Amino acid sequence: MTEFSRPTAQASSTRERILREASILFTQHGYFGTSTRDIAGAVGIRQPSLFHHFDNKAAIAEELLEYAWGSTLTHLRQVAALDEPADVRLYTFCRWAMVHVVTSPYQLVGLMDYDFLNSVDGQHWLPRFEAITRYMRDIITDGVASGVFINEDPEFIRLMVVGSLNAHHRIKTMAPSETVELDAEKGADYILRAIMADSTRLDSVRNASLTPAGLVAS
Amino acid sequence: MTEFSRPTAQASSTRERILREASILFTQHGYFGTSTRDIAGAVGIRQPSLFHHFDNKAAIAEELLEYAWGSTLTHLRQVAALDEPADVRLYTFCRWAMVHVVTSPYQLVGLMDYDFLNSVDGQHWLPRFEAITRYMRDIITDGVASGVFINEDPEFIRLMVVGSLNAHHRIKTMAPSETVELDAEKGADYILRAIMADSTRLDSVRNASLTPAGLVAS
DNA sequence: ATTATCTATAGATCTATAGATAATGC
DNA sequence: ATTATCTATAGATCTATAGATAATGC
Repeated sequence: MTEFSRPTAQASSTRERILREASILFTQHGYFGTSTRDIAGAVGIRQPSLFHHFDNKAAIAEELLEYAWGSTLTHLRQVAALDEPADVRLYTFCRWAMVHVVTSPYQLVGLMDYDFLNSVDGQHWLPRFEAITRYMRDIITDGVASGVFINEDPEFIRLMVVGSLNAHHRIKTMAPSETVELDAEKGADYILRAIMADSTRLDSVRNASLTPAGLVAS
Repeated sequence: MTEFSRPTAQASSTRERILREASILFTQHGYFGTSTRDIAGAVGIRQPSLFHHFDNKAAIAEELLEYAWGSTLTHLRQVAALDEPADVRLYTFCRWAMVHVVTSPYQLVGLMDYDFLNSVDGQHWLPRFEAITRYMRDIITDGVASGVFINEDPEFIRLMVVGSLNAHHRIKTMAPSETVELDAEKGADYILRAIMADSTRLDSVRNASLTPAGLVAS
């Protein structure tokens, strides 16, 4: 059971409720489809009161991105360094990511859409996305070279994998379930079946991914 | 070689250029991240001149959706009725859809994000999306029941498949290639590998999908 | 005559600031 | 004293309309 602590001790401070409601609205209507008035309304305060807690609208999105991707980058860096085959490392990361986003107190999927990331407000986060991209590409390139993955362009594989992660993310945000770990396995199974050269290995990959040597519990 | 005719005979009318530039901007910045001034600027006219060609901003998006999904619904209805196993029907549809979106004169992927579809402007299109959803769910439910697909919740499978279609769509919009048919096959391969109970059947499914009996050339 | 553009602008809405007021903590 | 809220509003921007002007087609 992976456990995540909230960013602040006080679970229901106004600041915390702003982040939570904003994340829901961003998921439903996108960053630009959500006004600061909408967010304030959902929280139950007046629109200008938001600016006591955040400098501007972008700061809300940036804090949500930091929460979503800060720990993802940390985890991915560890997984990438494991002494395991590429399929085991990728499975380990995908399953962790699927659990992470679903157990988050925020709905993080709305900020993965390109409207925000391509905007001036979102540029700030691009370097860290590129770090995540690099780690994933290295694992996949290794998997293609060693023959455990299908013989396709690693960048194509990576983009399809990220798309599948996002799809799973959205599915479980829209219809949360009690079986988070099992759902994450099914999502990781989908991805690995799609890209493994020999999908009969899937069961052993899943098993090996359960106890990856050298992975620090965070 | 699938061929699509442009909606109008005059390829480069202002109206046509509006649709084209709007579709690009929607893909980059989303529907709400794109202003009518942005669209007009890309076309090279003044912002109010847009309204000579379209009643309002939503009408531009709706015409793009009509182009994207009108023919998709028509094609899917035909494929669903084929006397073929579920995996062959799904492969046939996925490959067609991947070719369709890429050979379109418009970048249709921006309107697949949820900001527009969840908005008041997008509601108008929901019934037709539900028709598409129903056809896909029927094929997948059949495939699970007949054992050609993995034994998972058909709705979960459908959502992952749609997510993978969208991912492929975005990949090929961002980095267009010359090998449209081959790219679509690789995308359909990814999806079918992910959900087939026995992926060694993939080659024969692909072959069977190439000449589906009873499919009217459109 | 009709079609397509333009300038000017109305009216709505959006983000953010200023400054007053109330509540909380020492 | 500090923190959190409020009202009021500035200033920017957004969609869409009105009406003039230019270009095109009979």
